[in-house]
Amino acid sequence: MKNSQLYKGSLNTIIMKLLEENGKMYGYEITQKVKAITLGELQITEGALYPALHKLEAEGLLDVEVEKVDNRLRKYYKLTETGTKETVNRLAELEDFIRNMQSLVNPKLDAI
Amino acid sequence: MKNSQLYKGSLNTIIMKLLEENGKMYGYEITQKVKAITLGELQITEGALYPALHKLEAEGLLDVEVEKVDNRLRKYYKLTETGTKETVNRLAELEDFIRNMQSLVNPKLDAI
DNA sequence: TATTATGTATAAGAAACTTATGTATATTTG
DNA sequence: CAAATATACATAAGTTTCTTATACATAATA
Repeated sequence: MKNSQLYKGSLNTIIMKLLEENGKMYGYEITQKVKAITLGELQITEGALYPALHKLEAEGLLDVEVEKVDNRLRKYYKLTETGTKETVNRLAELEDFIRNMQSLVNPKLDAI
Repeated sequence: MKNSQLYKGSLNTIIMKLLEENGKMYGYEITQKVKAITLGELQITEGALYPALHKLEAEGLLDVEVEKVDNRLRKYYKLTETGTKETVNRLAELEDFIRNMQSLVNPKLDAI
């Protein structure tokens, strides 16, 4: 992967935000969406994605629903009620994180 | 720690940026500086900081210089020439990362 | 006198990821 | 038409980064 170490820890937030926005999505769709939005810069690997989805489901933040499309399996994920509430917190954390990183890296822009 | 998972992977970049800005710093000073800049939100633990400094030194990105101040030991770190060049890359990566995360999380602000 | 602040260090374990591999169907290209 | 690519999911082994706990030592404060 050409992704830098910086993305480590942000995958769960990305998944939850995309599900909040799109209602329901399946794994492969998430990888393609992220790739498109970041113009190819962030490529989520299956080895990272599927365990992350399974964990979010086990934590009660996602629900899964299996569909068969074109004779191929799809597992659609969507946020549970708890997951929807938690997404608000995660996005707030992300905003704090970005703000703090900008303060650290670009202190002169604080006033903007 | 109350730091969210999001900071994972960003410590090296933070250290290098602070050293680029301040010339030389010692470990404890870095923790205090980060705490001050982020208004207490990001607290770097010794268990994360010292191994990170040692690794950056081993990679040839930092030089170390020991001083004794008030009968207490201080290890001042500064960027090597290689480290200074690499800092430019790391900061560019961070900017890309922040931009991509904002695209993912706040797609409607893309035009701003 | 005991706690807090200053200052560095490491070791055990957890968490998130990379890399590699496996399975299967559909579509496109040479 | 055969081979490669795209679609779709999954896991296992290993790496990296971090947390948590502990250790040592001096200075300042309560």
